[in-house]
Amino acid sequence: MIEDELKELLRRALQAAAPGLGLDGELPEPELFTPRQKEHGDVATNVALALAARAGRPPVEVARAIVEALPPAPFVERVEVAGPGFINVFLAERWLVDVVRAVAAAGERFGWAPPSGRRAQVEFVSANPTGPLHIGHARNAALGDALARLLEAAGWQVEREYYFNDAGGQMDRFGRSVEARYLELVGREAEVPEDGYHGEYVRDLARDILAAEGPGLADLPADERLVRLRSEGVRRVLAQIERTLERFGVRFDSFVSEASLAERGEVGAAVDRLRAAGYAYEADGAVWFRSTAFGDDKDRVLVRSNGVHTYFGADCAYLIDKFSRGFDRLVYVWGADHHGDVARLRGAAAALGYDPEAVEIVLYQWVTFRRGGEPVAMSKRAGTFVTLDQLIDEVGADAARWHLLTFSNDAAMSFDIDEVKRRSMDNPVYYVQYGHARIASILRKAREAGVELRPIAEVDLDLLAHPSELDLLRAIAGVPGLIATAASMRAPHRLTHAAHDLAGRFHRFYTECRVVSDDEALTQARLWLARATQLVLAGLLGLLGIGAPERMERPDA
RNA sequence: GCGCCGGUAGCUCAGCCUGGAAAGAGCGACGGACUUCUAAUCCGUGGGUCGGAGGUUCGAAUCCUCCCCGGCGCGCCA
Repeated sequence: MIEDELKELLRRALQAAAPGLGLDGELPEPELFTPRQKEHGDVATNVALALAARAGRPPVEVARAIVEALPPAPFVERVEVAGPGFINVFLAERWLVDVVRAVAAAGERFGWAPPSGRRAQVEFVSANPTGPLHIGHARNAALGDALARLLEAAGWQVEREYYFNDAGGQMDRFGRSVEARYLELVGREAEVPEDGYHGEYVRDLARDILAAEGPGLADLPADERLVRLRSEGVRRVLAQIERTLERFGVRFDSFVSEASLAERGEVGAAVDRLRAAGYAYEADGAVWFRSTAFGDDKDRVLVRSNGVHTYFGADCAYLIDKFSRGFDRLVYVWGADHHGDVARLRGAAAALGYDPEAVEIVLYQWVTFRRGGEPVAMSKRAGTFVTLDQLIDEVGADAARWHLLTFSNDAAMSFDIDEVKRRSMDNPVYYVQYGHARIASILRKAREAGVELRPIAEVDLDLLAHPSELDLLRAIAGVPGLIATAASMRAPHRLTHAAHDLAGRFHRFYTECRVVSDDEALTQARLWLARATQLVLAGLLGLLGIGAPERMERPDA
């Protein structure tokens, strides 16, 4: 809001200075930015540089003229013309200090935008329920969840959804695998199909089903038996997935089954609707979607020549289902290997009469998991894979999420399990969590010493003037902008970096400034600064789905 | 061949959307700081043709074009 006022002042100064500079016509909107170096002020503008050519004067002269015309304001300490013609504004420290009050009022939600009333759905993970989640799902889970949290902070009302395919060839193989293990357990001859699921977990599922349902399922007619065992298996796998996600800090609002869409006839309805819109046609016995009309490189099959719809066909029905629930924005979180499907999905939205802009696909590049530098080989069907549960057991949910949320979605990344675990001492996540715990400890110690945090209205925050204090304040003041930017860019990793930076500034402040001292007034101001930092750190970690501990034990080694 | 993503310090990566002042962080290396609120900390030093070449611009890691290298995708698979 200070920025808006400053912009208005600059606008007025520009207008006042324009005649003297020989400028007529439309004046540009002054763009503000935060200089990299704090010697360059708190806010700067390059408007003089942009106008120099038009004015036919050196940029520095233009800048001086604008500065001279700038009306005074209480929050402006001083204004400088610097470098090639930048106008650097130094804000009064009193203003900077106000952020402590703002944080005190907002708590961990400092920097959040007010509710916009707009609804977004984030659909993520959506792994087929043929087995436990494994490390291949980790980035999707971490990213989707952080994105959902971030959108909430940006004012969206968010629903998290998990879509699962419980029909199709893959599921048949899964069903037959469960069936085979079940039959084995009741003493019948059976074998897991070669292309089925051979992992030990399938045997566990069968054992569980046997314990709950008894041996009677073996005597059902073959078709019925398969369907029954498959659905019993799916139910258990999904429950297990939900438990794993819970441990990972992820909670879904809804689970949607592909089969249920088909059973309600929604897939057929979607195809009919596309046909009516003129975007579906028959060829070679199949029904095709004219995705080439929407930038795809070839048309796509909706219904195969054997009469069975494709996944894409179901996706169209699902799209209608999603839109019919009134979401303003549909966010899909996909691995980059699906980038080729983006055009057809958004095309389908357009063909169905929806705004394709409302369909947003967030892609992330692949993760190579390693142990001691060597890639971890995985095969789900052979049952050789590292589960997400194992990953959480080994490195912890916080460290795993932090690592997964450190990199830009667009960057392929490596996750060395041994390294993230072994290096836990200097893992950045602990650096940040320690910052939070350290503050908690200070507040605890202060209380033990009889120093209570006084109401902020009674505290003289203007006493905060040490460079490391101001650095901390500046970082806190940037958080609302950070959250807005990270959300609009769908880039949670910006929060990770900012949290690390903030923790660093706190550690520096801690080293240079004694919080609890004989100076009561200063102690109160610093306690509040520490408290505000703690709240903001907890808020940022919260958006990343990472815990903010009150205490951390010093490691021995 | 076409498409998407990457290429920035020894290593791992931010910064690029919306161009701006000496290009940042962590790790690693080297040298310092604990009688004081947790040293899981802090300070300092060294380290970069921002893949290459053109272009736009007063100004390019950032925008445009081409090229090189790497990853991924291009089924009536899931």
